[in-house]
Amino acid sequence: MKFSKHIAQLTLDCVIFGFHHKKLKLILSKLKLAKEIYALPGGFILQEEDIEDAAKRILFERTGIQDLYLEEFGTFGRANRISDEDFQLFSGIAGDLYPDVEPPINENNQKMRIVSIGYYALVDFEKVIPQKIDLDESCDWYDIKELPNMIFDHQEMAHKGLQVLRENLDKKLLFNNLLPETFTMKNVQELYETVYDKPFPANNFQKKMLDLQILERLDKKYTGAKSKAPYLYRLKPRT
Amino acid sequence: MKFSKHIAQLTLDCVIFGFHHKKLKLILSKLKLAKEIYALPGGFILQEEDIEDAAKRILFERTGIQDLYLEEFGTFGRANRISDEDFQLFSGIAGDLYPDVEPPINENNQKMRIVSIGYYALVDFEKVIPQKIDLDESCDWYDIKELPNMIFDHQEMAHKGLQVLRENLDKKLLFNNLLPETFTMKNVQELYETVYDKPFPANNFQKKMLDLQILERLDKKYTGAKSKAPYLYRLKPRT
DNA sequence: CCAAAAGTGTTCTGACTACACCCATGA
DNA sequence: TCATGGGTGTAGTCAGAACACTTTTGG
Repeated sequence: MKFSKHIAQLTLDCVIFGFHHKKLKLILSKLKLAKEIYALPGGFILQEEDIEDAAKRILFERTGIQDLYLEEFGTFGRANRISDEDFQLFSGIAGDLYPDVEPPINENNQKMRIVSIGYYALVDFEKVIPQKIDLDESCDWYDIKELPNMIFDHQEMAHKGLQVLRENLDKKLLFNNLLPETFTMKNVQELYETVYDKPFPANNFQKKMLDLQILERLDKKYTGAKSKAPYLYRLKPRT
Repeated sequence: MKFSKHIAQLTLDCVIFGFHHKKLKLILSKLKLAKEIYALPGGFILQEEDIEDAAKRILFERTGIQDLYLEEFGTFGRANRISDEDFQLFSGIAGDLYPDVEPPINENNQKMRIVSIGYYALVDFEKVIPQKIDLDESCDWYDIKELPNMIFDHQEMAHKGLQVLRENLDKKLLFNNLLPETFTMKNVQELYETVYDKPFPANNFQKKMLDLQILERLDKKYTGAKSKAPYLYRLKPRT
C-alpha cells in the first residue's frame, strides 16, 4: 500500500468556540489514556476530500451542525510539537481509529512529526452537546480560562484560534451560531466582552453596532423586570 | 520504507516579493517541461525540520539571504488543486529532485492531492539573483501584474500572499530587506504605492510614517537635481 | 415616586483627507 | 529669478471614548 485512505502526516484540529451567558468555552475530548489529558477535536484528512470539507466533517461529527462558519487560522508544524511522552501516550490508541494510517514511527523507531492545520468555529454552547468519538473517554465544553492539561501543542493552537477570532469579530457575527434568532443589545455586548475579555461602554457599543448596519431593530422585549424594556434585534438578512 | 526522508503529501511554496523602483515582482521558476509553465519556489519538508525552517531553507536556496522576514499566509488543500494536466506534466520530473518521495499516485493509478503551505517574504530585487534548482529551466523575477501561466493553484497562492502582505505593511517594514540602509521618504512612498497599487498623498503619507516612530531622520541628500534636497531616513534600531 | 436598566446626546480626542502654502536647489 | 520637487500648516471629517443626561418599567 503506497497511500493510505487518509493523508499520513497531516491532521486537522478544530477550536470550536461556544458562547453563552458571559462564558466562552471550547470543546475538548478527554482521551482514553492512562494519564488525564485532553485534545482538540481533530482527525486525519481523506485523500479525496477538500481540507475545508474535512473541517466541516469534523465539526459536524462533534456538534451535529452542518453549515457552521469556520476559518483556518494557521499551520502548526514544529518538528518537536509532539513530545516523546505525548507520542507514547497517543500512538497506542490512534491506530484504533485510523487503522489505514501508518503509525508515525520510522524504521529506526523514531517518532515522526505530524503537521496540523487549525480551524475554528463558533456556536452557542447551550445548543450543542459535544459528541465523543471512539478515542474519547468523554467530550465536553471547557472554559477557555480554565483549560486542562492538553496534548501536543493544542493549548497553543487554542490560543492562536482565539487571537484570530478576535480579529474582525464584527464580520464573523454575520455568519454566526452564537446568538439566538432575536437578541438584545446587551446580549451582543456580553458576547463581545466575553470574547475580548474586557468591558465595553454600553452607549458607545450600541452606536458602533448600529453603525455596522447589520442589525435590524424589532419590538421591545417585556421581561417583567422592573426596568425599561430593551429592544430586540436580529441580524439583517444578507443580500 | 514506511516513511520517506520528506513528508510525502505536504509541500511548502514561497511567494518571494521583490520591490524596486515602482515595480513589485516575485520569483518564479520556469519548469523543465514540454509546456511553458511556471511555479512558485517550493519544495517538500524534511521529516526532522520545523516548517518555518523549511521555508527559510527554500528562501535561502533561491535568494542567498539567510535571515529573511517571512510569514505563513495560508494552507492550500483543495482536493482538485492539481489538475490532471498539471499532474501529468509535473509528475515526470518531481521524482528527479525528490527520489525518496513516492509519486502521488494510488494503486488505481489515480493522482493524490498534495497540500501546500504558503509563505511569503520580502526583498529588494536588485540585490537578489534568483537561483534555479534542478527542476528549473530558469528562475527569475516576474512582475506581479504580468504573471505567466502558473502550475497548480500557484496563481491563487500568489494573490493570497499579496493580500496578506498588504495587511499591516507598517509593521513588516521593521524587518524588511526592501529598502537600502538609508532612503528618502519618496522611496518609502513608492514602496507603499507599489504594494497597494494606488497613490498616497505625499504630505499625509510623510506625517503618518513619522508618527509611526520607526524612522530616524538623517542629513539631507544632495543629488544635483534642481530641486530641494530630500532628507534621508533609516529604520530606527529596534529595542 | 423610586430604583434599575435602557437608551440618547454632547463633547473631546486622534487619525486621516484635502487643500494651500513655503522652502531649497540648480539652471 | 524661475521651475521643480521637498516639506509644512491648517481646516474638515469621521470613528471612538468619556461624560452626563433622559426614558421606561414594575414595585
